[in-house]
Amino acid sequence: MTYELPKAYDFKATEERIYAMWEKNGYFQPHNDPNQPNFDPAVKPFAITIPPPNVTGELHLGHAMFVSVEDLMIRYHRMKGYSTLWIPGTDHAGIATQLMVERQLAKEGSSREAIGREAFLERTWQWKAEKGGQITRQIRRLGASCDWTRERFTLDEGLSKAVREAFVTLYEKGLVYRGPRLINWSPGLKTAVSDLEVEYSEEPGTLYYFKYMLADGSGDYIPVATTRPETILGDTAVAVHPEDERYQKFIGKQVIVPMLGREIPVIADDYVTRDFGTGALKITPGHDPNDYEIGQRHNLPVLSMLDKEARVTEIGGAYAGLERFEARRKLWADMKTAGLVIKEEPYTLNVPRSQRGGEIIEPMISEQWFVKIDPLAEKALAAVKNGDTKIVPDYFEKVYYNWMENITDWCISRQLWWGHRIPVWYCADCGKQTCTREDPSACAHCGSANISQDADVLDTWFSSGLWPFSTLGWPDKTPDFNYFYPTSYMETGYDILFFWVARMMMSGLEFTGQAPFHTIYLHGLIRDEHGQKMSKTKGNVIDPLIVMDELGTDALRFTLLVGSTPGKDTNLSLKKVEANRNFANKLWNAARLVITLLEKAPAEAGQPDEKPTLADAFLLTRLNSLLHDSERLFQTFQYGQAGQNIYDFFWNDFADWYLEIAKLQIATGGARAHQTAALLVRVFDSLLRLLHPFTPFVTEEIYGHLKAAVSQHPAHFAPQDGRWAEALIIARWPEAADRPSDETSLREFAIFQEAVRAIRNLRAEKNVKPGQKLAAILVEGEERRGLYEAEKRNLAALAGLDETRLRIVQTLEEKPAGHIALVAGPLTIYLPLAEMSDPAEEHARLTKDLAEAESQIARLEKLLASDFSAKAPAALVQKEREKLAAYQQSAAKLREQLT
RNA sequence: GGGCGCAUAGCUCAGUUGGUUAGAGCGCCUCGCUUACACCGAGGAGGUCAGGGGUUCGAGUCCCUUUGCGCCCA
Repeated sequence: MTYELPKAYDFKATEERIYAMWEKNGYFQPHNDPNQPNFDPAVKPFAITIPPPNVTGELHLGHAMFVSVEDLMIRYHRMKGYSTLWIPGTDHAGIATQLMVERQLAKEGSSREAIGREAFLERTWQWKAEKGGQITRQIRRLGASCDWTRERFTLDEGLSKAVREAFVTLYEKGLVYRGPRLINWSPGLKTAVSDLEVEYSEEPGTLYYFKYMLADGSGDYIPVATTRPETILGDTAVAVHPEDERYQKFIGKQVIVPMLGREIPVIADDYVTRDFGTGALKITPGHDPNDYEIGQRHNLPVLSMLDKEARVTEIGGAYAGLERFEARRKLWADMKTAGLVIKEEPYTLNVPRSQRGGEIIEPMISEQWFVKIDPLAEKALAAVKNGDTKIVPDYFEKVYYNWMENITDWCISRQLWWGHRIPVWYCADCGKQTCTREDPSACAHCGSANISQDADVLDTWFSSGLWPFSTLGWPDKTPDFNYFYPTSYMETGYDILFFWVARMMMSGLEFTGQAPFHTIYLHGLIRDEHGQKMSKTKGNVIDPLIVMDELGTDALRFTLLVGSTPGKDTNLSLKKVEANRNFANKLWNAARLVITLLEKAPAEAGQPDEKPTLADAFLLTRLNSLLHDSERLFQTFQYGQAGQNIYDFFWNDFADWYLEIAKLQIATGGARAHQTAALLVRVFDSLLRLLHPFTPFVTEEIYGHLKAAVSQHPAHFAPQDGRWAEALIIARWPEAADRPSDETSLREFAIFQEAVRAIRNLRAEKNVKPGQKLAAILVEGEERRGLYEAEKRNLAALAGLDETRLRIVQTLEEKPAGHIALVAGPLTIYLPLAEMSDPAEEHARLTKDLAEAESQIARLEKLLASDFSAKAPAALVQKEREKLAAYQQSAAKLREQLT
């Protein structure tokens, strides 16, 4: 029975079916499960918790990237025999999710305020139930082999318990506090956001120069420049540099706030840059972080001139109620009329914008909860410094240090409804706070039942910071937690090193006493093919779902994995994905050929055993060094290089060279054919295993076919480790044999390849018709007596020679008439092409080759005469000597031809 | 202002204990539908590895410096 496969790999008919098969058979779950009775604690675990995407999310290339990398890590370790766990899940994305539901309500003419907190939350859960599964379905499409039976959500019961435990613990240790501080306020969302959620963008703006009139009625004034004139309304001082001669006389005097008439002092502070603007700085502690600090130093009052909707408060007198930019226009116009304006000039502003939505963030005084970060950061810093956790690539360790060393307290409260509500109750009677693990019914201090819970919720990142252990059951000491924690790797984009990774480090160390993972692997961001950031406005967004539809998941994965280096951005182009779609197809077709050849070969070994051919030895040697290199590269996180090596081995050594020769060896029949088929199966099987973490679908599909094809024969063809696995996903990772590299085979095969190439080259140059078989005489030289007789057939087939008219001799008395000569390393090849050639041209060609050989000889002689021979490793020197000898041999042969 | 990184073929990029003749994909030129694959095969052109200096027998790789670019933090 012959085994027929379609001519091209059909990923559309494959991917979904394979994924379902994997999942159904439980391959995504750890094979050694601490919750099962047969659990063996001695088996090494390998665990990754997914960087949870927003539950509102839609798949983008960032997701495709992390899924590809993590799935590769997981599949590799699974094949290595680790009990492997990859926990998937999503976070509740406080702001984003709430906005979605609010938008829905708005369409219905309602609002969250109208329906109330309880109904709103119900509504949001309903939304989550309906739409929340989209992102995880899309992640499945990428082939993610995560354990869906352990999927988690930051707002589910267990994780909420973890959040509660974490907050109460911090509260009890005095590491969270509540108080009025200058925070970043989002007027549109009406909530505080953390420093990290604010992005600064350079935008054209104006620098406004105006007069701060002295209160003494002298008519004197201090010129001041500002980018935000409306905040004049909240000024509580004007600062000058203490050594600035221009303004020294004003220090300690009072000046008048324009249009308001309020008197404020002139203070001296060396924060002021003398040559910026006018050298005098207005101080608005209520609306600028730097001014806030100066205000603290000088005990200045802090005025809030904007309210939560960014409208001017009663502080602004006549301007009260105006929106911030309207207030700016009006105030400036009035100041102009009052003669207080000096000038305006264009200036590039650094505008703080919300990471979400892009509205301008307002620094504002507000009562919020904060985490006292220094004690946490100290431990997190130490864990990386002492090597408990290492970061790949390592230069990000410096970035991490720099951030941890300059960290400020973390504002964790959000004025939202969707999230973990802050577990603090305020007593209306005694005014004290109660913070407990169980919801209290009375004040812990006075016993009053007149208590109410804080209205705010916690920052989403507070809960995702607990993710590596909350997903494993913490605070309970579950079997999963005991076995899999600390986890192995944390893999994510470097853009959330601070947002997330740093916070996991701090939380993990604080709450579990251990760093939550021993390795942090950071991938880069994906840009378009010219390095531009992808954005909807630029229209250069590549949708991974469409790419997978058109070119297949494996092609996308391979492109992302092989085209990237840890920590560096990757430019993605569809051309590259297309090339890798071709790669998958090539692999498929190689499989078809292997299976066809297999069926042509006898299933029985037969007697006597044939010695491996040169090509066999070459292939095995190359495979073994590939296995060696792959292992080293996987261990050092150089997945891209590993993939490239495997790709090259497959396309060049295996497909271009070995398969062509294998066809001939199979045609020989008998034991030779059987052994060749056995070798093909063995090598191709190893290749599929190596490739599986990169391109799981096509390799699994081929593995199934290969196994089936082999089973039609009485199991005489086996993989390297002797047994066929139930599925490739759980097959063992191929190990390199512990034997020295067979350098002789490599060298001899290289000479063979050189001969083939030289003949093909000459054929092309002389326009010999592709189908025309040429006669040839190959002179192999005394020292290779008979070596190429065995390669006669291969040489003829690959170089387009007529085997029956191919003579291989050790020496030749004289040059054969009517032939032109080719020198390929130690070989001289004569082809009967003299009539197609111009003798002068031939002479020129040989002369050029000779010149090349001679320049190499000169280079090598010089090298070997230098200190190199004495100081370089002996093996290297030997190698160079051999090269020199080879060139000398070629040169001698060329000279022979030229006489 | 502080910190981190990048500069290699026309384009996009690999190149990790420094090893001497720098690779790939795409694009380009010439041939070819040879029974795995035209999502292919064969052959070819194309690089002073940003400039300068240093260490070394040996530098794309390590050090210093100049220029240009990018990112993060303030």
